[in-house]
Amino acid sequence: MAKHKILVVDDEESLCEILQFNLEVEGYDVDVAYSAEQALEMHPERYSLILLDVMMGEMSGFKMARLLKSNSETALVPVIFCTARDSEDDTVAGLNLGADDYITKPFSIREVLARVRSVLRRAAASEPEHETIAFEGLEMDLRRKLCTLDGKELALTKKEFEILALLIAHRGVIFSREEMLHRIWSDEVIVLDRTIDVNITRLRRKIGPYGKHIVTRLGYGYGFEE
Amino acid sequence: MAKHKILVVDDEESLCEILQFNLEVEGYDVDVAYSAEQALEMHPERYSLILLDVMMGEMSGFKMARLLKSNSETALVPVIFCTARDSEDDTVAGLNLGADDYITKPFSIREVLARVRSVLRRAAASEPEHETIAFEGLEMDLRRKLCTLDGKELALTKKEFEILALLIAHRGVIFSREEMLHRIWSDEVIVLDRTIDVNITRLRRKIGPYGKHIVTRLGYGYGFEE
DNA sequence: CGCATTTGTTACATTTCCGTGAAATGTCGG
DNA sequence: CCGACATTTCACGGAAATGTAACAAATGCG
Repeated sequence: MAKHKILVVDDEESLCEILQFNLEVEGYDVDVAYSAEQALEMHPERYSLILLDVMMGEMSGFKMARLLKSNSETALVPVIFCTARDSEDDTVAGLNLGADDYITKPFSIREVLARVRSVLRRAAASEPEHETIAFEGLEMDLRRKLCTLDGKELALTKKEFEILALLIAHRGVIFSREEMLHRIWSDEVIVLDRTIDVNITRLRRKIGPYGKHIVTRLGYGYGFEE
Repeated sequence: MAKHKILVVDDEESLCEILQFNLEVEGYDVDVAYSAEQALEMHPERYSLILLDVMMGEMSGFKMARLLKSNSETALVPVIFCTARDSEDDTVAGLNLGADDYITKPFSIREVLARVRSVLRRAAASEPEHETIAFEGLEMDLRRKLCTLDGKELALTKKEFEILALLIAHRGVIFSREEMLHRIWSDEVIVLDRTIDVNITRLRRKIGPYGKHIVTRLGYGYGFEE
């Protein structure tokens, strides 16, 4: 399974560092935002979980959560609130907004890690997870990590599989190289965007007759067209 | 018969100690969790019985029971509620969630032990349960922890048995090493993921002709394919 | 304790992946 | 048809993933 990506949103820089360090030790891929505004620009829909401070500068965590939950792209991203207040009101208001859990400051790191694990597991369990996606005779079983062409098994590598899954799942959408790097390669790894071209070439060759459905939009990127 | 494993979930540490001590004296294998969250991380599906306090910190016992009952892996684990409240309403709500019994605080140890024995007896009687899983000539008796190949008994170690059971029960699904560590090794134990490779190798050798059904998906993990 | 068994670690061989540079080819506006 | 730029394709080799044996540590048992 790919690393879970977690977004930590808190205006206390030192606290962010502690959280980031510990979560990364646990094997998560962690980004940090110091305000709700900043967080909203960081593609929150790409994260598996958002750790959100309730008390922040301009925009409160609650307001941000409301925004997230009102947008279909981000509505399903689990949110854990961190809060110094513990009045019944806040808690209830937060949970009603779809917070999946909340932690009251001051909290121990172990506590946070436990909550994170628990929420991620719950989220994973409730995800029916499209078992398969397909386009005509080209079928991908995401749980088996298996791709078949007219019933015949194709030997796709991990990168090829992920690229194809991305393109077919979002057929019609053109992905820039930058976007694809962001989604399929982890952010730490630095690779040239030429790399994608090469992988696309290999992929096209392997899926044979369907290769022509992977289209190139000159200057933009790649997509899958019917 | 192997010792019954009981999970005690209560935030009162001293009470936990008393329960644990007495249950262990009775011959049970007892683990303790001080919160619902913690309990959920302790592989509740591995226990024969869960003793659950209704009134706890973040997540109430009721909420936890609902989670347990909604997950197919844990739905059949008997739950006994311990509660200080004794209004008719709570009791009914709890029992509807699938609680197999409930005890009102303050309670005597003798009373608890009696309920535990009774629930375990009832559970054992009505436990036809998935006793065996099989793939062609490869059969696994989950209760006896016995694996046979074309009728001949195989000497699998515990880890090998658990891995094989996981893979065959979910044949087709590819499990990442991370996932397997989580499911088969407890979270506290820190083990390299290479350990899994070695166990897979040993397993493949032992199940002989069926070894080739354990497939490796490079970069993803292992699975059992027909 | 001493032995047998299980289980985790390490090291190394082998396989497979996949990023890179460079050359070939394609595209597009003029 | 040219030139500038973008994409395709190829071949190479380092990096990463896996298989396996041998060793070490932990565990269980009489």
